[in-house]
Amino acid sequence: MAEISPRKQPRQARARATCEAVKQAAARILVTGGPPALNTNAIAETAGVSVGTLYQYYPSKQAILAELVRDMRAGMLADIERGRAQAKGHDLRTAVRLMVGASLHHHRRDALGAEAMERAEAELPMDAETDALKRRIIALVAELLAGYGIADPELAARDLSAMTRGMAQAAVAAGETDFDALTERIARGAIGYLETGCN
Amino acid sequence: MAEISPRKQPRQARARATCEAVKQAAARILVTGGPPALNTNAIAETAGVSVGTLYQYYPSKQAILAELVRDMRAGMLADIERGRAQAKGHDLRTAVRLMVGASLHHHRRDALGAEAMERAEAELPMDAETDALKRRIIALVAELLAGYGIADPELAARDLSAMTRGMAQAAVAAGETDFDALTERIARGAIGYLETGCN
Amino acid sequence: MAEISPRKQPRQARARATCEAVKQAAARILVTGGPPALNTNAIAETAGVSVGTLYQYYPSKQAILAELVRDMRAGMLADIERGRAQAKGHDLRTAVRLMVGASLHHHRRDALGAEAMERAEAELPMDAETDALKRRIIALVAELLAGYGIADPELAARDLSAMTRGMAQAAVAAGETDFDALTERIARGAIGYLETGCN
Amino acid sequence: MAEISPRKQPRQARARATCEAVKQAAARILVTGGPPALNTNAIAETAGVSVGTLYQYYPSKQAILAELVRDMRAGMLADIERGRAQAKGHDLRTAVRLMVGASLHHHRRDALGAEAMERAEAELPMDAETDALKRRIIALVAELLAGYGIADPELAARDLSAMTRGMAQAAVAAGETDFDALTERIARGAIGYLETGCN
DNA sequence: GATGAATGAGGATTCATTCAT
DNA sequence: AATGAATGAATCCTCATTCAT
Repeated sequence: MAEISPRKQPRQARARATCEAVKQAAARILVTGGPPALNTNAIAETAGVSVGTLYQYYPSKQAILAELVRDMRAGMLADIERGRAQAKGHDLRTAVRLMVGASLHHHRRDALGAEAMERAEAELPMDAETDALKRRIIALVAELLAGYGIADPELAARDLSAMTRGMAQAAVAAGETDFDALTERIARGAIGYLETGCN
Repeated sequence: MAEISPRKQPRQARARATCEAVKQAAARILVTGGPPALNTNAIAETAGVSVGTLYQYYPSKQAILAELVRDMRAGMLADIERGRAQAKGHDLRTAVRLMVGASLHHHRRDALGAEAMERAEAELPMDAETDALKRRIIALVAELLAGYGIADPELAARDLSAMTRGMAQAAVAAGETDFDALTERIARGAIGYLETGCN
Repeated sequence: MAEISPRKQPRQARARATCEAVKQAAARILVTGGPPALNTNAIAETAGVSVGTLYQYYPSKQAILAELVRDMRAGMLADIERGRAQAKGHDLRTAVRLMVGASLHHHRRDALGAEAMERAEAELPMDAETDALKRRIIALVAELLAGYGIADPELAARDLSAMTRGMAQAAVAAGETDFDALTERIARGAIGYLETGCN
Repeated sequence: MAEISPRKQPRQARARATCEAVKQAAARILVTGGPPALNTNAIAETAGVSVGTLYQYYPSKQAILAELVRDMRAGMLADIERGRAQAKGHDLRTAVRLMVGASLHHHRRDALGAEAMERAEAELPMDAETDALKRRIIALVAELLAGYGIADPELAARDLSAMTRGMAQAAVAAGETDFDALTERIARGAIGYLETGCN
């Protein structure tokens, strides 16, 4: 069983920089070469440090990946929270559009990175903290939906998240870059899902 | 560069049986242990043949996986074709329901296997034949949608496929087994996507 | 936790030869370079095989060492059994001399190897089978001693074994090669231990 | 070739304390985890200093171990010297008992530590000073034996030391804690060895 | 003097693939 | 055709040691 939590907290500034460099390097490799290209030597070299240094901060290769994914989920939670704050007071359709837009926030910054990360997540053994983040994200969406009288808001939140993820993934794979258009299409599906449900 | 097409066509019955056993074995390992557990020794052992024999029929590990994915896509194409035949003459909403149901046909048979396969596909280098199958599937759906006057039917077909895949994946991961209910929810999203688009 | 039991049984003659070569190589390295020199690459090279081959038969480095030690203990048990058969019917002093001689049998064949092996044993996690062999050896000696009316024969057997081992080790370390003389000296200690105990 | 003698003489009290802490830490790790657990990071951490500091006082890991062993041998020499002073004037049997008791003095303080140390010694390259201590110990015993007219007192001294060490080791391994009883048993063997030798 | 970040050679192990039988 | 023994490059990870701060 590979240890997954970080090994030691970087105390000095140099150490923190190293940590960051390692994560950046891993992320870059993941995007360019996919999971099979992600090996510790490559990470270390890309990060400009030695393997030994890498292992000072992460107890295993998986731990690096786990932290990367955790960061991604934490960012996503923040995006979703901002989205919900914006959505407050608007009608359902607008709220949905804003939430979908928020969900794609990290795609706007780095579409390939976002996709690589989400795919990597599937290969990882469950990490408690990441799992909590994911549940919190779904819960936030569910709360919002409940406020509009949606039935079974938990299930709806999961379905809409999955819908968003699936469509975003395909769009990125197809090379789309117009995220406003994509947001609009996803929102149509989402709204249809929610309103047809009320009939 | 690993060779990906099968090494030789099995002519005799025994050979065909071996081929099948190898694929079945690979599929089973993929489901139970995920990609990291899929190695040639394990496949050979599970299939009840020797590694040498395995390499008589497949030039590389990737070739086995590639054929597995090709089979899955071919099956899906057949499902979609049947779905379209059924859908002929029905209104859009019914047609969509039937097509979504058809898309989930392989999930009904073996949900975990279907998911494992789709995930494995992402890790594989593009295979021309598989790619053609995927395009054919999208084209079939697009044709159907065009018949209902949907704008940009290609894009819509891709979006709906992605939506279906995303929601199915999440549902399977969550342990859902009621595929009728799932079909209904996906169809709601799909119909919303298509009809809202007409406004 | 490293697996310690051998991985697979060699079926073909070639395989058995490989197995043997690996053990021989490990033994030789242990004698010449001690535990720190014993690494899998060195073993494979010395054995004239590749590392991969080595791992076909032994699941870990420890497993090789464990089997080496097991072999040594099994040989020792055989020596002791032969010694006891010889000792039957003789008086205590003669019996002790014969048993000490039997205990040093493997030293006569390969003194350095015997010592290296015994030292290696201490670094190994307990192996059930080896442990059973050791217990059987002590039990045999205890039985013999019991036949001469020795009090607490179990404890005496352990003490005499330890005495023998200690003195043999020091003698080998000092470069002694006259095992008859050594046998005689150990026997004096052993007899003294046993007879003084009767006073 | 690793340097083995200490790097610099600690002049100040704090320095001496650090040195001591390092040695204590190494000893503790050796007892609890054995040689494989003994690494410089662990030593430093256990000692409550940084690796850098450790290397201020010892030029290598081996040097720490070497000093530990040297200390142990020096302590043993002192024990033996005290034993000989006590033994003066007594008859052989009593003298032997006293000497065996003296040899086990460090076992009484810390049986596991004593054993760990003696085992570690075997893995170390010869250290001149330690070797001199060992020779001095043997010489002291030999002198004593010579005073009782024992033939080849050097050899006898070595044999008795080895016998003592062997039996003590086995007893500690078996979990014995009654060192008076152990002393008595070893003395029986030793006396038997010496007196039978006179016949 | 002390710290702890960084180094990188070294070692255990895996696994896709080949080939003699 | 089938077998399974053999190969060795590739990979993860450790740890003694150095050195900038």
